[in-house]
Amino acid sequence: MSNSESLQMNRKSPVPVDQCGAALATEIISDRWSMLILREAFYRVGRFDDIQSEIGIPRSVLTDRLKKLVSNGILTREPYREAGSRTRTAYLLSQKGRELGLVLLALMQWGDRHLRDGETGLSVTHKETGQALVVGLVPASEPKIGFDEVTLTPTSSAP
Amino acid sequence: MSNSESLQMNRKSPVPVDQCGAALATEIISDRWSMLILREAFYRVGRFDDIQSEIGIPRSVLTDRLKKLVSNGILTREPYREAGSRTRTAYLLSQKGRELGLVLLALMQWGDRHLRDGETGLSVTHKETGQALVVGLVPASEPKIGFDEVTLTPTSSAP
DNA sequence: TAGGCTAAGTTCGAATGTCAAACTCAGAAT
DNA sequence: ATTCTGAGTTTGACATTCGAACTTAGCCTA
Repeated sequence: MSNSESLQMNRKSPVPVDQCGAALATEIISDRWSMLILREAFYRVGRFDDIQSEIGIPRSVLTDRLKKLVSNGILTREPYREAGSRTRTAYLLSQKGRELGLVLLALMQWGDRHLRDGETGLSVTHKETGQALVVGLVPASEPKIGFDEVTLTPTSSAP
Repeated sequence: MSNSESLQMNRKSPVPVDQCGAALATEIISDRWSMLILREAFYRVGRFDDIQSEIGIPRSVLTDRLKKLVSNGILTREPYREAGSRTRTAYLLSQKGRELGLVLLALMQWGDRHLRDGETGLSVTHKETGQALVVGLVPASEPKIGFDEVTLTPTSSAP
């Protein structure tokens, strides 16, 4: 059934590994947990115990990953206080971290399509126009739609 | 300097981890090596020894990751023969694998911006219009630009 | 002011995974 | 018949991950 579709092979890539942003990025965020921690951060789940129990990461590993993400400027560690309760620690996305949103969304889009049989868990809507949005290739000249111009709506079952 | 920008915290995410495509996807591709292997696959570097020496992965680990990627339908393992030489084995992207291209590009875009001081290693051009393309949010209603409508050009130094 | 409760980590030994280097093995090429 | 090559295996040292229990500081309440 499958015959040789793609005959031409290359012996090396045109862009050396150490000059590729993707390759450098994997060193920071491509382990079993970092992306999941960032997922929580995007949803503003920023407390140690909450992150830990949602994704099921060992506490010692979470400590380590948070340190790594903070030291890479992706998260910040900040004290915060809710109305009339004690001061706590929160891990928040920095601007640099926020810009990983596209990666996370692209991953979600792929995962929903190929691993969940097309079921989307979250829909992204343009506030201004009400249009549904997806991650795709866009002319660099067009105005970028930022995450602050967008509404996220969980699609299916309750939290 | 940094005061509490974002006061409202959530105790849990609106989309449970096991219903999130991104979370499922990380189980397959979020280890130190899989994304790098896919990077090679996108550049059609498909031979065992070539992948191994480009990214520096231990051979035993490469064996394991290739099996995993094949069993998840992201790569296919196929015999191929170049003009007048012996039959070899090549690892090629499946359609499912090809659709990870957006994730890889989004990661590259982020990495180039934040880890390489804005130096881009690769530029993406729309064949039809000649326009430079980036990964971004697009209305779902607009026609998608596929990877077959696009030219990839290494930006800087030779392979 | 003592005692409890939380949140945010540490510590620890066992299980698992990664590493580099050397080895295997089948099919061409000499 | 021997060498070469591509695609893996094997191995034993080293590193990371796991989960369960422990620590520590600050508040809260009595």
